[in-house]
Amino acid sequence: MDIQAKYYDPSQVEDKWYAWWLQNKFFHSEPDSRTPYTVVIPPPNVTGILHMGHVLNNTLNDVLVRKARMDGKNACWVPGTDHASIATESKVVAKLKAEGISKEDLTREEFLKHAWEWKEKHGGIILSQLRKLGASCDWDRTKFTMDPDLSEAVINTFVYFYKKGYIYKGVRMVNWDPEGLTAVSDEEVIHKDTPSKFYHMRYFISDGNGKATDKYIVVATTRPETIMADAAVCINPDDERYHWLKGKKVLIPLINKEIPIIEDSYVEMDFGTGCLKVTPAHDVNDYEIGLRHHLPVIDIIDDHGRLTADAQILVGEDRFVARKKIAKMLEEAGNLEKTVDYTSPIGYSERTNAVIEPKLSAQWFLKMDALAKDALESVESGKVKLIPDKYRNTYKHWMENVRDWCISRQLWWGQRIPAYYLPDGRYVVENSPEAALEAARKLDPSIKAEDLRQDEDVLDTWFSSWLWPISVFDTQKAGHPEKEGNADLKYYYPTNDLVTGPDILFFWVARMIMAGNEFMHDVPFRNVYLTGIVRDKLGRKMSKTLGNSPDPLELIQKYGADSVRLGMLLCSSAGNDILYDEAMIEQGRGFCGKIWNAYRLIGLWEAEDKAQSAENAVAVQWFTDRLSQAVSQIEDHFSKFRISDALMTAYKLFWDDFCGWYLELVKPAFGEKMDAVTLKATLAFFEELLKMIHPIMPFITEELWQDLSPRDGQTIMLQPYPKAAAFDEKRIAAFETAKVAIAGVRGLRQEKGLSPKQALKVKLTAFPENMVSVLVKLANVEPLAEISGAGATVMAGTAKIDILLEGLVDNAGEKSKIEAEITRLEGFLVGVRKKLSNEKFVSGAPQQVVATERKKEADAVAKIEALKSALERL
RNA sequence: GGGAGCAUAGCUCAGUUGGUUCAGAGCAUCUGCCUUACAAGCAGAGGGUCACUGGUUCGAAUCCAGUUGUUCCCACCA
Repeated sequence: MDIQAKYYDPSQVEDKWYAWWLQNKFFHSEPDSRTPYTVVIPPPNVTGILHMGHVLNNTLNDVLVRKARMDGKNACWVPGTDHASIATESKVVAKLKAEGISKEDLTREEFLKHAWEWKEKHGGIILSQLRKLGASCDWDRTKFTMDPDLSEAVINTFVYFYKKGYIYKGVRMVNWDPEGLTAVSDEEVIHKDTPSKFYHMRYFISDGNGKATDKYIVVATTRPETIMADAAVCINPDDERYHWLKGKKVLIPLINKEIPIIEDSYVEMDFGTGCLKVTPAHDVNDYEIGLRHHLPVIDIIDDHGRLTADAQILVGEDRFVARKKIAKMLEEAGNLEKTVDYTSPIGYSERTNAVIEPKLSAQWFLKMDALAKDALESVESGKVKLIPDKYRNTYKHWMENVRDWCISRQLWWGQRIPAYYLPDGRYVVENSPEAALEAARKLDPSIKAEDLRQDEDVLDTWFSSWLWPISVFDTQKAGHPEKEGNADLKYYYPTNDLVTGPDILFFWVARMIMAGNEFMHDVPFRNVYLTGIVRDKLGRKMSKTLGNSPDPLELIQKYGADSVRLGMLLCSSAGNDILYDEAMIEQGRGFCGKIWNAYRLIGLWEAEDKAQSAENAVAVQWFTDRLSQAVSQIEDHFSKFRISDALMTAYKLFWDDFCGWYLELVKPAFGEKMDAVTLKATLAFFEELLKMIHPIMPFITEELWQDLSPRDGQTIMLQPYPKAAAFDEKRIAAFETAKVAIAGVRGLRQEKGLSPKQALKVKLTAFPENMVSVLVKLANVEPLAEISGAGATVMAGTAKIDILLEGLVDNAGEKSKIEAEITRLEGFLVGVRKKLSNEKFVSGAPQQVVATERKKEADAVAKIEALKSALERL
């Protein structure tokens, strides 16, 4: 034990041990005869940087993995990154723009070259940041969703589902992101209530020849810039106010285009004016109405959200600029009746935060109904457990109402859709140009390779990440359910636990279950631990714009990774949002300091050849029991994914019981030495505690464990986790009582004004004989005359002790309390006896439970008697 | 609009078939202590009508109904 430093300095410790762990490949896993414990990382965006959400996720993941590793499992945590098509592409576009290069000026190949350069430059950052946090990933297995072989798996999957008839191409109203210039899925649209205006516009009735009459109707809209694309004005057929309109036509303001009045029960009579302008090209519902009434589709907004020539006016203006301008024009033309403030839910792109524009376009879709049905069954049957299980409801709801998945994206960064078009517009879907050519020749033998044109679009990122738990082990399996799978896949799949945020339950978790069912005929993981979302201490989401998102690397720099990990776990009970507070990390630092100092204290002790004192024997015995008790509690917490409870159990064991009581008890008096038996036991305790804490705080525990004795190249991370032995709860309980008694004595001494007469008498018969001397030592008092052995009494300061030990207070004022207690106990007896007279309970419940009930009954009877006799005495 | 969840100390949360681990923990607060590992410490203390109202029960933080507040999910009413 050579540690000299007075304070723990993580910067001297963390990088050193992480490098050593890496060098010795302690994180690496290969299939062997042990039970595997497998986890795949939720792959962070390849160009992302570490934020607090990652810290939380990966800390939890690492705790689970390290715990499993110490439990003797073959732990394998596969790291990697996600290509994140929209996010990455928009970053690359922005970077090129800053350099004066426009994406439009580049060919696909040129752009991809830039994108790959970007990836090579930034792709490793987030993974290196995870190493700072102590993540014990098997870095040799690092994967990227656009690795050539993983991409191949994606293409195979597309071809597989296409040939199965699940993938089809269709024209649909999609959510268009005018900034990202791509369609996004329904799930990637965030609806936010946004203040806007309701424009009440006059549409004049046509005289039948395209001229306005003096009659008009009022149509309300939030999007006046789309009136040029109106195809009709719609009323509810039951709306008597507007029956006179039937069969008439109205003129679109400003452009005076004649459009019909139609009737559809979709229109709500009491919303707005009861008149709805139908704009099939720019609204999902209007599109549906248009289909029913065979209305023309007039598209006046281009991919960038600007008005097109078809709008006739304001051509080239951005839609929001056009809105303002057109409102003014309407007003000048006398068509604007009024505007009212209105809050409406507007869809925003999750990636770019641009307002989503509903837009008609040709996209690829994957049929979801059959896949969703199986995926629902996997969770309903418990094959996949969601933790906490409140998410089962939302999961079920989503699975039962799922719509087909739009899997095409109008981007370049991603796996290109393997559809190859013939010149006549027909297409074939194959996993390579060669196979496509062959297939195309079956349609048209004259086709040459250069005649085929591959689809320009790429696949949704989730269409690759849903294969993640399969493709990180075997890239040939996805798309080929008939293949056997390689040794890795057979050994590691299904993975055990998945730790991720609830925000991607549907994006990712549900879809992985689908892919697992389809290709592996088994779910991809057994447990899904859904963390909360990290918020600041005021409950706001972490965001760049609010500036409330701390940089985890700075925190690690300032406090050390162990402290950051502990702090994160301290404020994270499962399923609840995490209200991050730097004070929690300070608490982590405090705990590091406590461990460090406890170690320093023990390091000062020297042994000499002498007999172990009775007090020390009691202390060692007690802490042995206490340690086992805590380990069994921790195991229970881990089995229920109550990580912060497990942590708190270890925290209190170390701080309160070990440092606060045990060390104080055995600490030799100044200038004295310790007996060898106690010192040996103390060192053993300390080592067990280090191992217990290691999964949570890997660095400081390794540092101290290495210093504790020569380790010969061993690491704490591969030591067996402490095991619970049988322990005596009675001894623990007696000690707890002793703690209270001591507190009482201390309190007595502190409050000097308290006279002995006022103090209550406490009998110590409940204690083993040598416990009395323990009490005296800990209370740091001279025995108050009467203390001399079992059965002796000590003056103590609180009534609480008395009640604990005697069950009674010798005090007339307590009479009514006692009576109330008797009444309560009698009621309790009724309940217990009712339970015990129930055949089903007695024969059905475990014997142990029944026995407990009987004991409760007997105890209650005895207690009632005691209380009654006490009452008589009063 | 539809669905789900939540409401316990100043804050964040435990509380596992209704009772005997029932009112708890950590942090924060207050009061004493520089006691020879740690003042980043130690010893104490205060603090809650378990959201509200009814109901079931011998007994309710716990079960039921309603009310209020709040969060999330789904749908978008232009």
